[in-house]
Amino acid sequence: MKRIADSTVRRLSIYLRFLEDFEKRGIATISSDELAARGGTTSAQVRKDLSFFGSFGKRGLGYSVAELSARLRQILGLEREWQVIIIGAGKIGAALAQYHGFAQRGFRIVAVYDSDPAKVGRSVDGLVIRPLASLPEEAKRQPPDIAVLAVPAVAAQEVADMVVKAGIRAILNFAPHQLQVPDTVAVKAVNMAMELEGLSFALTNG
Amino acid sequence: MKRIADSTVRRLSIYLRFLEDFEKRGIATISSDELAARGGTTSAQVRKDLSFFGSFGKRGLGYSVAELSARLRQILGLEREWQVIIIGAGKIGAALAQYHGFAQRGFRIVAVYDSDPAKVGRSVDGLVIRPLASLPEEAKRQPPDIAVLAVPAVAAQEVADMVVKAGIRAILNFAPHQLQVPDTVAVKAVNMAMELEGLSFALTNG
DNA sequence: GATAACTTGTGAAGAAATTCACAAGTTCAA
DNA sequence: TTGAACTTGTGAATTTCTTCACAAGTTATC
Repeated sequence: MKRIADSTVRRLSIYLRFLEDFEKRGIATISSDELAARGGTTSAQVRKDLSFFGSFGKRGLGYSVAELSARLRQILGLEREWQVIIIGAGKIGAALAQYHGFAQRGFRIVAVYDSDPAKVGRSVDGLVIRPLASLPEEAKRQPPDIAVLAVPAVAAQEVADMVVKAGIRAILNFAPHQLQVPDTVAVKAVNMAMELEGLSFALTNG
Repeated sequence: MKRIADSTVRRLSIYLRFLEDFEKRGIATISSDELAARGGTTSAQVRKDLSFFGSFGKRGLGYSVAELSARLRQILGLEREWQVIIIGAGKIGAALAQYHGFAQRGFRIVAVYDSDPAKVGRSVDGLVIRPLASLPEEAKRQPPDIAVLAVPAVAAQEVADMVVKAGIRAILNFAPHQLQVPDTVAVKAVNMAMELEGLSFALTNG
C-alpha cells in the first residue's frame, strides 16, 4: 500500500469520532461536506483521505454512518484489543492509569511499572505497581503492544531502550525528550510543553 | 512576516530543548548538523527553519548555543511569563496543576476552575479550586493568557465558548472534542486517544 | 421517464514543505 | 599566505499535501 501520511491518519481518527456521535444520534447517512465542517477541513480532503483505502460512499447520497465507522475502525486497527503498559506511576502516569477513556476504545491497561521501590506494590486503579526491572521477563511471557512512557525526561531514553529491547513496537511518550528508536518502532509524543510554546508563539506573533 | 508553519514552530521548540541541554553542559557552539541529528531532521531543515527569522550562525563555525537559545526563546515568546488557568479539576486537570514543569518554562498556573460544587473549595497544589461560573468576572479583573481545558468531551465546546467570551485568546485542549472557535483564538489539542489510534494504525499497517 | 438537485471519486492543478547543492565566509595549521 | 576542512544561508529542484473541477452515479419529484 502507498504510504499514508500522518496527517491523514489523524483526520481519520477525527472522522471516526464524529461518526460515532452521529451513530449514537441515530443518523444513517452523512456527506463528506458535513463530515468536513465538524473537523475543520474540506469535503475534498475527506474524500481524498478515504480514497486511499477504497470507496465507501454512494454518489448523490453520501456515506452510511454505520458502514463508514466500521471501515474506519478496521483501517485504524481498532477491531482488536491492544495491551497497554504504563511506565512511571507519578502524577501523569497515575492519572492515565485511572482514565477509563482508553479502555473504552480498546486500549486495555494491563500493567503499571515504576522503578521507585517506594511506589512498587501500591495500587493504581486496581493495578499493582510492578518493579520496572521485571518488565523484560514479564514482556516475554505476555508481550504488551504499546508502552506509555510517563517518566522524567532524563530517564526516558533509557526506558525506551529497555522497552524496545523487550520487543514492544509502539511507544506513546509523555516525557519531554526526543526519543531515538529503531524505525521498526512507532513513536508518538504528547508534549505539553511544546504545545504551550506553540500557543506562546501564536500569542506573540499573532 | 511570512506565515510560519506549525511544523516549523514545533521544531523550534525541539531545538530549544537541545540547546538548553547543551547550555547546561557548557558547550559553546553547535552546528546545524548536530542539532538535526538529535531532532530527527536534517541540517538543511534546521537552517531553513531558522532562516525565517534571521541569520544567527557563523559560517565555518556554527551557532553560539547561548545566543541561539536566547533568540529562540524570544521568537517563541518565552521571555515573558504567561498566566495559565486550568479548567476541570478531575484526574488530568489535577495532574497538570501539580506538574511543575510548566512553571519552570514560564507558564504560571494562576487558577483552577471546576463546575462541580463538590470540588470547589478544595485545593490542588496550593491552589483553591474556584467555581467555573466566576471565571468571566475574574478574567475581567485579571485576564489569563492561556486556558487549559481538562473537562469531559461533552462540556468542552460550552467551556470553550465561555473562555473565548472571557477574552482568552489561547486554548490548550485535552478534551477529545474538536473545538470550534473564532480564528482569532489559537487552539492546540492534546488528544491521547488520537495518538493511541495512530499507534494502532502503525502496528496494524506497519 | 425526464428533470433537478445532490454527492462521490479522482485526475490534474496548485500550494506548501522539504531537500539539494553550492557560493561565500570562517578557522586552523604550517 | 596558502590550502584544507568546516559550516552557514539560500535560491532552485523536488517531493508531499491540499484543493479544484468535473464526469458519473443516485434520489426525489412531477
